[in-house]
Amino acid sequence: MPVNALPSTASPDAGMQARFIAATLACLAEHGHHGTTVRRIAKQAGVAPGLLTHYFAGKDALIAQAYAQLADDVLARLGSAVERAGADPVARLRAFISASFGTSDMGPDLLRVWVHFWAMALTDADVAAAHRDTDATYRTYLAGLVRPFAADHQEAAALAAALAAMLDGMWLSWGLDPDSFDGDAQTALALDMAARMVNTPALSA
Amino acid sequence: MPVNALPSTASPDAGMQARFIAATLACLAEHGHHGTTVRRIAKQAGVAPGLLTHYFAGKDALIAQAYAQLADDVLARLGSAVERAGADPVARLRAFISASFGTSDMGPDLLRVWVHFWAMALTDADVAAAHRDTDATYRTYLAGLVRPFAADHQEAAALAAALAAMLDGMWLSWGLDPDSFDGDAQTALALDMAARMVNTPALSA
DNA sequence: GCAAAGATTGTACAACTGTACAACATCCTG
DNA sequence: CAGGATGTTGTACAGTTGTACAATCTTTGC
Repeated sequence: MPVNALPSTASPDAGMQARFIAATLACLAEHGHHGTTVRRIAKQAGVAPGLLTHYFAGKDALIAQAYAQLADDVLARLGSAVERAGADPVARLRAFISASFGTSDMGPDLLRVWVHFWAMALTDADVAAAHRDTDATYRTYLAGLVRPFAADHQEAAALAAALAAMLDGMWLSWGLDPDSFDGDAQTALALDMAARMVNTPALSA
Repeated sequence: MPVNALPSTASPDAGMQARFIAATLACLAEHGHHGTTVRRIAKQAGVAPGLLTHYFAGKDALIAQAYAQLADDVLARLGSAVERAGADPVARLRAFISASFGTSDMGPDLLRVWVHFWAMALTDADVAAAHRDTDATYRTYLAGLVRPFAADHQEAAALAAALAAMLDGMWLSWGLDPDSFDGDAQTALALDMAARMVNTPALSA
């Protein structure tokens, strides 16, 4: 995954950029795209509004960068969960699915932001590009995970598409209705359905 | 797309209200929530901006009403497809899934609007309420369709949740990336996966 | 044919948007 | 400690937003 680390170790701007990005994500989670204004982001970051253009080309660029970073974070989190699971294909796929609902950082706040990014990807070219990258990486990775359960690459891709759709849909309902959502139950359901999809009952055991 | 059916039986306002709603959906599909302004809606409807407040309490009310109507339309379309399929549970579930991707009105435009409504449901209370209603109806209906394939009501609800998630996720990827989306292939995939979920191979045949 | 009622227009208004920029603060170098 | 560079502030600016409303046009009942 291409990291956006620009210069060497870290430019002096990195700290403030991270603060802006964190503030942007917080605003998106609480107020949505419509309510995420330059002034609100700056206030959330504890900083003057004019500072934004000193660190980013503009508001849209900041948002696109925030999406890229969030996507990188999520993918990295899922990937490391899989790696911790070892080499067994069943354990790896199970880890991927569990991590989609289990990790503490993967809460309703994050999911809400994710929904807004989906919507923004429909109209903002930069966000759309970032989304396409993320989505391709996500599906390719998931296709690799299900490859041991598929007859060929084509079936693996189809399984990955269906699994990704189900997980996205569950994320969506989590973000839209956080209260009536039980993470453990949803994980169990996802594992059970995935077990049926890849025809491997052991997955949900 | 819906006709701008004139007065006829309904209240005299109904015609103009429908025109506003159609214009709103068109704007949302093309420009997203951010780009859907009162002036743009009015222009799309071929009408002066000030007329909006004469037919709706305000822009937000119009959007919420547009969502409610679109949701009704979609649910009705799915329902009638199921009814046309007869009494066989397999045929009924297959009709529901096929109609989710097949009908001509169920294209990328509609799906894009749907994504924006999902995002709006996160911050706008009226849209959120409309979404909760729609979602509950949708899931209840789907649970009824899968009931013949489940051991009890609880399993039916779980199956419905998983199926709804998968279909939502496929809608999402359709809306976000319409070009790399083959409706027939996606229908076949959805049927195949649903067949595995409900353990009824005949569904995808 | 003519008021009265309603539909529709165009515009005015205050509030807010993203960005640019001069002023101020802070820090680092020599 | 001087002096330049850079981080940071607050505000000004032009443009856009949703809504309110007087002015026009259109229909309707008698």
